[in-house]
Amino acid sequence: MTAPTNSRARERHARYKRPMSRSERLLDLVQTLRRHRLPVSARALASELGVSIRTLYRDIATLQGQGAPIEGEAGLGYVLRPGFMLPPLMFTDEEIEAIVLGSRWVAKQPDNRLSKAAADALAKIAAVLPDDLREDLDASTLLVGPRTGASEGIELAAVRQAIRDEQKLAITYSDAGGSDSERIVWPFALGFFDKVRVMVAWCEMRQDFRHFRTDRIARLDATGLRYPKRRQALLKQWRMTLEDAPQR
Amino acid sequence: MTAPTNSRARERHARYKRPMSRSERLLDLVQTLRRHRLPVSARALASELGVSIRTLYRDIATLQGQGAPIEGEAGLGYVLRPGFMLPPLMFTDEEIEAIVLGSRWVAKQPDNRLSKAAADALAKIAAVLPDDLREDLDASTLLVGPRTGASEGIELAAVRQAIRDEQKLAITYSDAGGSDSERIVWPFALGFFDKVRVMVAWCEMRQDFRHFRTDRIARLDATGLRYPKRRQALLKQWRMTLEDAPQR
DNA sequence: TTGCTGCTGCCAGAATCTGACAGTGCTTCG
DNA sequence: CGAAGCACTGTCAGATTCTGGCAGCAGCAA
Repeated sequence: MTAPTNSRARERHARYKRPMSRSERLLDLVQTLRRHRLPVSARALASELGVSIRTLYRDIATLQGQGAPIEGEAGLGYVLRPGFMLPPLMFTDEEIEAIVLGSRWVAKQPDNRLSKAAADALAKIAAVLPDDLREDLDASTLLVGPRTGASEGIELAAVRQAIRDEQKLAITYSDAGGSDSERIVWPFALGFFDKVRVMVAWCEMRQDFRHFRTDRIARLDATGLRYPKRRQALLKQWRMTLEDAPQR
Repeated sequence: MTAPTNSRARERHARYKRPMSRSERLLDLVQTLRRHRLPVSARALASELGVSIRTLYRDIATLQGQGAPIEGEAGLGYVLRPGFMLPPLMFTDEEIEAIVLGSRWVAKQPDNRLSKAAADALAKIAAVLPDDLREDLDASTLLVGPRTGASEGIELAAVRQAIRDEQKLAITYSDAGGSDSERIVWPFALGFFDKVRVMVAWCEMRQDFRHFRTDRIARLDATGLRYPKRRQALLKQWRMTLEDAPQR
């Protein structure tokens, strides 16, 4: 039992080279494509995965057949439209319920792009659920209250994009007192509260962290300029200040 | 191009018999196990999938290796602990963000079982995300507000279970006026609002639909009795009543 | 044009999967 | 207790699939 007579089995057990199964390799391919943002040639991908070019073409075809948004152009290479592949995953019934309920909540948020994304994700999940479970979820035994709170004057998607890209934003903000101000801010987080959404950012004017209710942002323009700190560093720093002083 | 010279390819294209690939079959196996709630013998599963018993044992071993909670007992058969397997799935960045944000919201809800499930689901997803994306999400650029509203005196899990099983509940309820009453209700939905959770049910006492704020349910007992209507029928009927009269 | 690349068909050898048989140990039932 | 049913493992030959190399076509860029 402990000494397999089959030499191939022994090698695999010892993780000799890497007889990486096909399905593993397919996931690896997607990851590899994710890393390179610019087009990559089939030759490069093949050598990175340790397979022949011919096999790589077959793998790409398989992935495309499974719905992966991979695009190939002659003379350039392959690009993966932003996105990513979830491998087979086990969830309990309650975990599925939690994900569905959460996605429904997001779908009711006033952030149009994000709520559409939530609806799309739900549809994708529903499409692969066994019939009985899908019926349960379609029947909506877990409900989310209606949208609440003020609607936005701006597109939250632009804020999320700026956060992802670590770019400065120029905003016109009306504070609680009703007076307007124009500022350059470094956004790094977006908070979803019961009634309002709050953009958390470093404010160049005040030289400090500030919270901006998104429904009070009158105008918002992307500057295209990257701010000089890492988003995560800002977040960490901001959290420190929260612990020192009582919030708000 | 339209006429494959390979006879095997032609058969598959025409969905001739079913040369079902291994990975397809594995997903089928999980689904099949889901359908049977009681233990099923390997022989039965094998014939249902059209493979030999030996192959079925190998498939089971593979699934277990991938984390599927399949349990086999000698003399009985195989059972799948409630749960289910999500096949490989493509999501866009925004869809992943939506799912994560939604799960975070659920994780902050006062329903302990459900919030734990949400946290577990998040952990499972995070475990398979490529490093860069996981960092982004760990860094939490999308935040949810703290738990709000009254905490429950009861376990919401019991309500969800009763809804799933279509079973009557015996409750002690304190209405807005402060007077207590004992009722038998047929719960069929659970609403998550900003500050409160509401159980929607048919009330045997009033012979009508009633909403019960969960923080006002003082006691809750499972009766073990199934109520005589389908959950989905009740839900549909309830929605009709909402459309006729202005809500609340 | 030349050069680079995506993409497809073909084929033989390698790797894997499959089915059948044999055998072990556990559990339940009579 | 014995018998039967079942989960589980090892082995091995044959079927199936995967893989790599070769050839060839098509689109794009310099």
